[in-house]
Amino acid sequence: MGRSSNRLYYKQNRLKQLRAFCSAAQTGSVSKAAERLYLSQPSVSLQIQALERELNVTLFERRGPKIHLTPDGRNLYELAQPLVHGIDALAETFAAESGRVTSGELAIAAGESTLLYLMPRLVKRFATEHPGIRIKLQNVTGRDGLAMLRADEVDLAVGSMIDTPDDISYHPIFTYDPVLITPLDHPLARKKPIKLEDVSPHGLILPPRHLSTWRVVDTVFHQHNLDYRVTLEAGGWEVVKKYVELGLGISIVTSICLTGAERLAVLPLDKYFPKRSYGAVLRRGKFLTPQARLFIEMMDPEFFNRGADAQAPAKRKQSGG
DNA sequence: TGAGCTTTTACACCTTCCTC
DNA sequence: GAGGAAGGTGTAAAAGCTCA
Repeated sequence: MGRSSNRLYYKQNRLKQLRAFCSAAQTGSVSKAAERLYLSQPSVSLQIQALERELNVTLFERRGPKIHLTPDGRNLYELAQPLVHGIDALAETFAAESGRVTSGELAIAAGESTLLYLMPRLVKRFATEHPGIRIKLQNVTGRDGLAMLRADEVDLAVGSMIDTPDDISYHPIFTYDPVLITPLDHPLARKKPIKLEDVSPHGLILPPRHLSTWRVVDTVFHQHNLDYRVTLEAGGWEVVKKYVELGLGISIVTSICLTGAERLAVLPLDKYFPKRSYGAVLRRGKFLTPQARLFIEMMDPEFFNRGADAQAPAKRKQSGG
């Protein structure tokens, strides 16, 4: 090989360049990227400049102390991030393929209800099967969970989604039935079958208006030309259940939140309200760490046989929580 | 105007290739 | 295989830029 020809050592060391670029894109700062990569700041800056020069594009818009991805930068990040993550996690991925993942970290974002009702048994099983893997649970709202997923701050999110953004893939795995809960001595407690018009006159206790539960209740009552009345707005299903027990109203909840220990009458409403699904929420194109793959496989052993981007995997579990 | 950040510059070290 | 040359990668220090 002649010296002036296409030497590939150092020059065009794409991996280092892409690692620096991805890290800067994620942190929004060359300095923070350097800190994260245990390099000096100029080193990272030069890697990014070399990448821009060799690709003949501007990847970051520099405005003083702030850097922002350009459209070209965003495109490259979508392509590069899974590659860099894949190579950096090669050893763990290889170990996973050989069934030897025994350490590492798994970061999961989930909403409060998911953390309270769905995750405990999953986390317990995962921790038992993989005691060396440290699990990090982030209690977040749906919006914050998506932001963390997009920023690669978590490996995956677990929860329920109604509207799925284009860059996100949602894979429902568990489904739960909608139910009416009333105090034990409520007039509706022994009424079977329950009809929507039976519910209409009674005051409802619902989660806050901006949450999906209220939206679904509103839609269903309107579809049946029925009125409904909310007497109490309460955040969190534990709170809702408590106030229903106290006789302050009735509520429409998803059976996931029922443990069987409540002093409540539970009546099916699946004739009127849609079932609620819970599952894995992933960022499209994101590299899945071996730990994340293990967790997803534990939730749904057939998940990867259907292809990771399958949009409608078969449901695993029906109602009851 | 200073803080906080990035870029530029100079230099040392390391890796690879070529020549002998 | 050893030594020299070329070039890539790293750091420290200085300069430059933007924003509050």
